[in-house]
Formats: sequence, C-alpha cells, structure tokens
Amino acid sequence: MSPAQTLPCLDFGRVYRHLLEEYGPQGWWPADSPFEVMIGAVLTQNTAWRNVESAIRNLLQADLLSAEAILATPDDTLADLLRPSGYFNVKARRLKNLCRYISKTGYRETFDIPTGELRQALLGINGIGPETADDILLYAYERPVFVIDAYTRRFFSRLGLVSGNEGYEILRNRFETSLDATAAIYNEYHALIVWHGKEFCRSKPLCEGCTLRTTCGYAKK
DNA sequence: CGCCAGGGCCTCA
DNA sequence: TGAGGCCATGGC
Repeated sequence: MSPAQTLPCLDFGRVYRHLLEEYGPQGWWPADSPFEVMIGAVLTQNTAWRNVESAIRNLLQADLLSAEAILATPDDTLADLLRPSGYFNVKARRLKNLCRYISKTGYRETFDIPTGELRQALLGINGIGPETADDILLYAYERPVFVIDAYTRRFFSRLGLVSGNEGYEILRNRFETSLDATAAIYNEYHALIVWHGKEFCRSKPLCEGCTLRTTCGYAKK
C-alpha cells in the first residue's frame, strides 16, 4: 500500500497507473478457457458474478463446455442449468445464438478473424450487445478494445472524467484514443475498475478508505 | 422486505 | 434515438 497520493491532473492513464500500483495485477478474466469467457460474458449480463459462477459449474458438470454440446442440449434443459444466473430462458437462447455462430464458423477459425470484422459478427448475434461483444473480444480473443460497463461508467463519471450518459461508442472511442494501449493493458485496467467498483465505488459508495477520495469530485462533494 | 448485480431486445413514439 | 417494459436469481 502506498501512502495517499494526489492525482493533480486526472486522466485515464494516470488513474490506471494509480489503481495498478494500489491493487496490483488482477490476472483476468476468471475462467479456464476462451470459450468459458464467452459463456460468462453472456451469463453476466446485468447479473452478479457469483450467480454466473454457479451456472457455469452446472454447465461444466453436465460436460457442456463446447458450442456443439450446448447446441445439442434441449432449450428447457439448458435453461434449467442456467437458472442460478437469472433470465435463464433469455440466456439459454442467447447462448445458443452465440454457439451457432462459433460452430458454423469453426471455433479455431474465429481466432483468425480481424478485430473489426469479428466485432461486427458478434454484434450481429441476437443477444450480444456492445458490452458483451467487447468482453469477448478483449478477454477471449485478446484484442485491444476497452469494455464500457456499469462499473466503468460509474467510476469515471464520479471522477469527473465523463458525464456518464454518453452513448457506448462515444465513451469507448474517447477512452481508446486517450489511452492507446495493448490488450494486456486494457485487460488489466478494466479488471482493476471492476475490483475497485466492488470494493469501494459501489452504487452506494464507500468513499472513506477509497484511494482516490482526495481527488475524486464525488467524494469531495 | 427492497435494492442491486460486470445488458440487451422489443415496442412505440 | 430515446424512454420504458421486460427478462429472474441470489445476497445483503
């Protein structure tokens, strides 16, 4: 733990270095394979990660960690395994939509698709929106895209770096142009934001003890 | 008990 | 293109 530092002129890069120094590398995403990352990205939509974990355990136990195995499972059976993650009927459908694309293209082959093209393909799948697509691109395919999720919006808007209600692409663009980085750095940065968001920058924030409170506009109000 | 959690789709102006 | 309704479980 470093002593209280001040961040005289907040910018995306400075905040990153501060969080990294404070918390250390996170080594994300919490999964054992790229395919499991993709599953998790769909299941975590508007859902606590804890609940996603138990749904993934169910899939693992049922030996359903491949696109073909999932596609061969009846909808209601799959939905039942996904129950702990919530929205289980919707997610069963979305998971199969993703698996249809993976299986049709060939799992291995998808890793050779250029980022822009792959992103468009993912966004074309019903149930895969911008955040889920970018989770998959960054954490399963290791492409240099930054993920804008609820933690990211809340964090940077409280810091005063964005207003928070900008459109997804606006925020992503602003972020990626002001911090031109590698996939490894975007990976760490987003993971650090999520950790910080769970520990301190919750929807009901715990500003005392927050390493950024001296410069965060929200904590000082 | 109510609130919240690593969204996205559909509908209707 | 933007707001509102909807999907649903589990922890606190």
